[in-house]
Amino acid sequence: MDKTYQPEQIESRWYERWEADGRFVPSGEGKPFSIMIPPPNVTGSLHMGHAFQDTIMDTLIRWKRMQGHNTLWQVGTDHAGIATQMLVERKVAAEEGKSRHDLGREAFIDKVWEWKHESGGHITRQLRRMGASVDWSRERFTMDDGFYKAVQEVFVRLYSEGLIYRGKRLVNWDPTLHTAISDLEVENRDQQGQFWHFRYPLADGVKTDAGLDHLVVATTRPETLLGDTGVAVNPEDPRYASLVGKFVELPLVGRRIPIVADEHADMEKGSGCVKITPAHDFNDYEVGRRQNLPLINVFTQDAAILPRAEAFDFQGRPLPDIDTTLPEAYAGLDRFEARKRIVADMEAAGLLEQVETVSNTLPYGDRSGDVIEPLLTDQWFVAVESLAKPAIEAVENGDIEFVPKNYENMYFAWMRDLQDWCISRQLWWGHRIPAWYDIDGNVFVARNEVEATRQYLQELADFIEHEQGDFDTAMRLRSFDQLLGGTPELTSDALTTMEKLGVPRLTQDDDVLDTWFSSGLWTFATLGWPERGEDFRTFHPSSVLVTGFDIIFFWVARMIMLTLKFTGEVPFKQVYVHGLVRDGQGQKMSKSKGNVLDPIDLIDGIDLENLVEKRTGSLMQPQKAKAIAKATRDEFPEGIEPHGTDALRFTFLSQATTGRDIKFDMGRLDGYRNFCNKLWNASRYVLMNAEGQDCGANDDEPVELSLADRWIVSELQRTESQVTRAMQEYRFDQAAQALYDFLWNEYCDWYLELSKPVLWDEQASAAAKRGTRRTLVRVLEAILRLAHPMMPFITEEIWQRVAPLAGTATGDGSESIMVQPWPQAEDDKLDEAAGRDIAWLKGVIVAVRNVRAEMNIAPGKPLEVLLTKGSASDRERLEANRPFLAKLAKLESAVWLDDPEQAPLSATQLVGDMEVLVPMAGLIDKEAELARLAKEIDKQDKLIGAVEKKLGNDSFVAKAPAEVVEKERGKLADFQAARRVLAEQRDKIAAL
RNA sequence: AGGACCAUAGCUCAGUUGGUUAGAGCGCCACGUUGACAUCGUGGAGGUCGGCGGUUCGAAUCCGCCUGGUCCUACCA
Repeated sequence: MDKTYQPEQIESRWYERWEADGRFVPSGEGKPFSIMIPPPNVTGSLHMGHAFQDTIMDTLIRWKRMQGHNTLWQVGTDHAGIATQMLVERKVAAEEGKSRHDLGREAFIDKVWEWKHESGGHITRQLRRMGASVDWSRERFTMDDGFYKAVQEVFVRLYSEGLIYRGKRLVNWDPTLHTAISDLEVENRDQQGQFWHFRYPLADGVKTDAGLDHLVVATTRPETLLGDTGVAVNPEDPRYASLVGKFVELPLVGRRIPIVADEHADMEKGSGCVKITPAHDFNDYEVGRRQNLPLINVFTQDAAILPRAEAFDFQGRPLPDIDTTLPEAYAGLDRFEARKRIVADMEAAGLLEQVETVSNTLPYGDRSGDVIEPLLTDQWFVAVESLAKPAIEAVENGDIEFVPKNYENMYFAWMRDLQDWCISRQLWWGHRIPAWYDIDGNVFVARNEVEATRQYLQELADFIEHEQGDFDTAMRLRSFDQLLGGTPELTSDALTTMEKLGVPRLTQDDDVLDTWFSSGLWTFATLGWPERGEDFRTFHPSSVLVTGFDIIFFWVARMIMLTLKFTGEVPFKQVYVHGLVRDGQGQKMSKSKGNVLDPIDLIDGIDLENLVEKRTGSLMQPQKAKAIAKATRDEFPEGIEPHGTDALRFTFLSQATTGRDIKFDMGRLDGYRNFCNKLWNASRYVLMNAEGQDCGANDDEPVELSLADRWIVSELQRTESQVTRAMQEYRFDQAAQALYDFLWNEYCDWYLELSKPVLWDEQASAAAKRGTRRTLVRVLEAILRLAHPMMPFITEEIWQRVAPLAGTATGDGSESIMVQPWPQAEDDKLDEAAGRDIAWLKGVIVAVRNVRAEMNIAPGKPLEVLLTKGSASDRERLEANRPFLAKLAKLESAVWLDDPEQAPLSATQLVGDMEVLVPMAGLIDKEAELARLAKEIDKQDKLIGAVEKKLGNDSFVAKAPAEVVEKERGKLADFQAARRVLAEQRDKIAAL
């Protein structure tokens, strides 16, 4: 083995080997355990959040696999409608100078597929770097054939049950992307805005009670004035009671609009009058519905002013009687331009009463960054109420459990106030809505065009027969209908016949489905649904979903609703919610802030110039580049060193406290890289001392186990239970901590050192050496298995060499640590007596080291120590451990002093009641020792003071449990004894 | 406005049902390289557990209020 741990040389080699050996495929044996990966966007590249999440999932999967479960980690990617479409659009524009409209829908979709085949594998390749043991043979895509089938099925069934409907509704419209987006895709940002107070003249000579001829309304959106269809006042408002039912004349437009009484109007705010624009504001939409006002849309899809407005009722029917003329001057103006013009015109007309500056919140599209416009459009919706109910119950009754639990409240709060889900998107890339229209706009929802056409023919035949009495034509249509079917697409013969019959072909809806509609089917569509094959029966419901809290609404909630509806099962039994990975300062990582860390750079390292280039390369705001470059140079003056995947994974795990955001700490990453190095070197030591030696692998030779051997084996059992319990509770930080502590602070710091006197002692028996070698090897082998789910690569690399020595593998490379049994603690190997003996030994060694350090005695200088006040067991322990003391404390001798009075001047340390004396002659600085003793005495005094205070409190003695009081008394005695010894010593030295 | 979460060493974080001499890693100080590891070893310094009040024999831990921070939801016509 190399002297230094070099992860790059082992990691990809092992991954390829595992994959080639089919290690990631479900074993088909044991209890099923399955995790469905949250499918990353096919356009994506691995960021810290993925790396964190994938580490957690892989650790769970590897752990369960070692426990003998039939594990499936389902992998795949999401087609990510808007993101992918935008990316390919930009690419086509850059390479061919064409827009998607130049190409046309079909050609553009072909381009997207082409892109997907060429570049869509980026993120999955990166997943391999993380060591993710996903089953690549089942990789899925949310637009593959199976998904296509599942999506059609779900849509058609929801539609036939009336749970999907189409309607003209106000939606969040993105004027840049020309599509509706869901509430969740809207980001609200605080802004400074203006608040214009306008006068609306009363019509028909009516006056207010105060004698005015106008009402005052205030708005932040003057341009929507053109679409006002009413002015509301509060029904309780005495100032305007007489005006309800009267009209105002809408300025600039001249339309008469009614004054209505509605509780939406707040008497306290402004004048108490509010303009109502049902087609351009969500609140006004509700007011309009209550008050039966018309909807008047004044915007195009670009959010520019229409030359002529459009009027509808709430069923979406056009209202031809309403005068929809708009002032010509505004036609075609962008909304913000129109705003300026309208304010200017209102001012010119003397109708602008005042302008206030206010802070308000504006909705922005999270993809386009454009201001979202509430716009009246035809959209498809899922009626969620009936789906939400069982989804809430599943969490209430514990079928689905959130970890940590408090996320359930967030879930409930959202689910209980759910709006219908707008599922149509005006995009090209995605699952096209399976709905077809005839020339009259009648809709036919079906799994494919043939099915839709058959529905249409049926209806048409019925109509012709019953309404027109034309039996012959009806018959011909019906018999033609019989000929269809079998194929999902209309054959050319069928098309010809239709033409002959004078039946026009149906046209399919142009819209596609929201991405989350298909990813909502992820847990079961990946398992072959609508068929319920063996995979489905084995792996559904999945065991646990690992996801970020930010996606609970987008995805988790919708998965629960759709999965319950269509499979009758929950999608997963547990949801492990993790936090966000932030930078070292707690800032969200974002490209625009220039604080992004790429997990691959942490693994492979990156030099400073490349890192700066990466962070400043393609900024939206290039003026930030300088500051970002400086911050980067300050934080990483040497760039980033390679750390390896295992160290990165261990860092994530050690910071993975449930549900909490993590501030990524480079210091810890370095520390865990060192931890890997420690494991590496400890293994080198073991191999150097065991390879080619007799290490009792076959159990056929007698072994003699030393105290240290029995102790480390006992500690191993404790560590095994700790790690297992922590994993069960998703406390990866605790699992990592327990492992780290055991390996470094016990196995390396003490056990390896304790093994040296045995292995290097010529006198030691073969059985003793064999016992120590066997223990060295077997404990290490168990550590490797225990660590493998967290650090897969280094553990495999070392295990291949160690396991043959431990007798658990042949060493011919055909085996893998991946499928070795998870270490099980065995109670009969716990040895508390050995623990106490080792604690004593450590105490003596530390005591001597302490004196050396405090007294400036060279670490290598052999010492003669004296021991007094020892009990019989102290004497036994000394005899049993002389070689260890000699080696670890560098003692030349340790001699019992029968009469403490005879003690020469010494530096004294206490180990229990026993005193360890390091004679001062020629060694010790008197003043230094006095200072040290003073410090020690002071410390004891404080402890004594605290305990005395407690025991002096009568109610403590009276009310606290007897054992607690006893414990305090014991402490007091110990502290006092220690103080006495120290004080005696001080006096002795002082008297010198 | 409502709600959630957080506040422990210079930094990043642990601290299970109240009883600990409040811990870890990094950083810091001192000493140390012949036999696994300087990506190391040994020893050490460093904390009124955000503030105030309450419950209790006893509070980092439970309750209330306050301050500061993060986030979510709603509203701002």
